[in-house]
Amino acid sequence: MNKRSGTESKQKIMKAAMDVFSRKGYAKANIREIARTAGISIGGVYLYFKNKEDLYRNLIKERKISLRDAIETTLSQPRTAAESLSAFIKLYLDYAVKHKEFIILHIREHGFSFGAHEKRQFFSQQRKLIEKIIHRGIQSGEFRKCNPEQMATILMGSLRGVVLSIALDDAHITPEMLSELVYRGLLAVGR
Amino acid sequence: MNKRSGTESKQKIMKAAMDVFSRKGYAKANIREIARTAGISIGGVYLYFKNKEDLYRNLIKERKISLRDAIETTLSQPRTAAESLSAFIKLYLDYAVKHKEFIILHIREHGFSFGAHEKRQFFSQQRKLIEKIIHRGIQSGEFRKCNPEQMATILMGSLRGVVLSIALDDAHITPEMLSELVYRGLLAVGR
Amino acid sequence: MNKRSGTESKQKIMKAAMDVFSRKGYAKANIREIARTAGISIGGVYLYFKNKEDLYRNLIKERKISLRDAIETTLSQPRTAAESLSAFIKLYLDYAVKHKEFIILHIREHGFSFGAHEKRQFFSQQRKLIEKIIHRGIQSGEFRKCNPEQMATILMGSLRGVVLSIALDDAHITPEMLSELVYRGLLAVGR
Amino acid sequence: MNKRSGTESKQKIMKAAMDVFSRKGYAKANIREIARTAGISIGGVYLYFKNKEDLYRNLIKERKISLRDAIETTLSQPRTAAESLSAFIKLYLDYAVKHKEFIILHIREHGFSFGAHEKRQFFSQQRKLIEKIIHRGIQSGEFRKCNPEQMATILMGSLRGVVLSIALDDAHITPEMLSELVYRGLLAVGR
DNA sequence: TATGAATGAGGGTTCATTCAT
DNA sequence: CATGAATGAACCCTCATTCAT
Repeated sequence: MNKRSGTESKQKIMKAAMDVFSRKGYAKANIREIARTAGISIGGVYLYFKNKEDLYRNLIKERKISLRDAIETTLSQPRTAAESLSAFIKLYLDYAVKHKEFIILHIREHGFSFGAHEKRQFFSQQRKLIEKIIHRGIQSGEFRKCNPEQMATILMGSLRGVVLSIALDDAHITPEMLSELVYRGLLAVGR
Repeated sequence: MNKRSGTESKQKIMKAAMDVFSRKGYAKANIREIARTAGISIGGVYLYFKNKEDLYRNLIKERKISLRDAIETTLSQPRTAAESLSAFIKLYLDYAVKHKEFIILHIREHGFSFGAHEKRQFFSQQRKLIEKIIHRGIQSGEFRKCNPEQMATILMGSLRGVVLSIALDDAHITPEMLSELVYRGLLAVGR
Repeated sequence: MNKRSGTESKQKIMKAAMDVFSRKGYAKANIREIARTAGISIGGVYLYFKNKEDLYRNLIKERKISLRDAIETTLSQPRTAAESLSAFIKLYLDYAVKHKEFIILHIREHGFSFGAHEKRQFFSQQRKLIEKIIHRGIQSGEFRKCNPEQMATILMGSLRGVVLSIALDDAHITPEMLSELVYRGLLAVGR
Repeated sequence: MNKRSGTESKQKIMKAAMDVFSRKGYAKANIREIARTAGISIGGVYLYFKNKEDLYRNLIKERKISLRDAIETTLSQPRTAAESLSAFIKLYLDYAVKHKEFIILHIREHGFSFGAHEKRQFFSQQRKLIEKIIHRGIQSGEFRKCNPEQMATILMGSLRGVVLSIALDDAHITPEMLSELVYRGLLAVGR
């Protein structure tokens, strides 16, 4: 009946899918609800996506690309290591606030059933970026000597957890607070 | 057919359930596979658990209690704040290594479907424990001045993420490394 | 696959359900067989009925309404009490011949599981109609003096049993025969 | 543990079975509940009865025999036809009051699944007894001329229905009331 | 005799996917 | 492009029945 441009319908479906998937998780989400939420028929969904999994993968891929692009853009600008790391942290946390749904979904379904490999790769790439920053910071004398690989692993893990707290528990964590801890630690100075 | 002690069968089922639930998530896990993994008939599962949800809840409760007990025992011993925090971190990380499955499951299903409230409560309790430690550290002069509540939120989040990295990605993160970062931060001293 | 009008499918299901329910009773009837009998898939049944109970209730309700309507139409016409009673009896017996299945089902499941209240109400309403007729007959002098309530209870019970004999045992009982007994009794006149 | 005579256990099971079967119907009744009600283990039931169906059949047979015996005893005494019929009616109604459970069960499961033939036979035998009485009544001049077979069918049906009303709806119907109707009918005399 | 843990077939129900329109 | 009725595999769960003790 209604004439719509193909991409318009596709966008409505992806929006609805993100909503439903993140609320119910992949397994419990059902196509009927996604279609209803999108204001489209069940069959309509299958015009744009091969099947449920395909829809899910597309969702994840789209968001991941946008995050990756934002990070690359940010890190490509010349900065001190500390500035780069702060920018990285800020980007992650802002993203978490803005796209809670995606964070939740991504964690819930992390590497399960399908897409395991891609997801592991994604995190691995992010970690390497941090590793480079830390390495740079050590060489420039900004950061104290430490194992960059191990530290990057820890930082990436922490970041993931903080982001999760924001998305799941509405924790109020500012990038500045997190950076402060990461840079200075907890101990009183001069002890 | 085979006579087994009741608790033996129950333990086999819980072990199998933990395995399947953590691999597939609650929704995709199915009783048939749990039963098969446990080497027990389908009906056998229902001798010990009212239904799928009951089995799941029991799994979570058992492990949560054991973690909580371990934490309480550890923190009840008199220590400096830094020692307490280190012990807390060590406990969490050791637990993650030992019970990867549970960590995965707990995160995957965090606050979804049912048990949302309990799970939120669990994390909230843990955070409060950390808050107390930090508060104590500040008063004793061990830690620098900061907002204990905010810092506890960050630390709890980080811990959660690090634990997740261990469970999901087999990240090699030692408690010492994490404590080191948390205490001293990244920056070179004397800047 | 096959497109059919919605009502057509619904009718086929109800017909099949009546067949299976009356042959096996509610508990032993199974959806698979109903679907097969209706020439429809299992899932198809659930397009038109929420669940097994809903299908059953719909079946009962539909038939009960049609019987009640027929009775009300018949009794609304001005007649002597005897004529009314004969019409009532004829209606019941004709209905039994025509809808054996329903009679069987209604009796089998009378007041069991669910719908207990509605079923009791249904019979109670019918009994009250008879009571009124008898009362009218006594006042007009057609019927001898008796307790209309008790007599209605007996008549309603008898009717129920006769109808049952028709449905279950293919008993050949004409309305005229039954009316004759009810009016004149067994005893030889003038004794 | 407990030493019991075999027949004692068997009786307890049958009593419990009658209770559960009549409350839930054959299909929904379950052995576990019967065993629990009887205060016996599940396995215990299978010591005395081959299976669920066997237990049910035994139940029915036992009661049917006791009713048949009572009827035969009653009718073997020399009486007028009217007296015989009254006695028959009284026996049926008294039995209904005393064994509501059985009546309900017998009707609910009348001739379904298994035992169809035996049940039909049972009713057929009863009907023939009534037929004989009516025949005798006509020959002796007590009853007016009518077709004994048809009349017996009607009477048997009515009796069944009245009994049902007593068992299902707690209808208060005395044998006298019913006999009165059967003998004299509804019509005012001398019309 | 008696027990009750164990079995597994079978039933109700859901939902991803297809396809005639 | 769009629809939604129809399909059927697969899920959770029950319960009659068995058998080692």
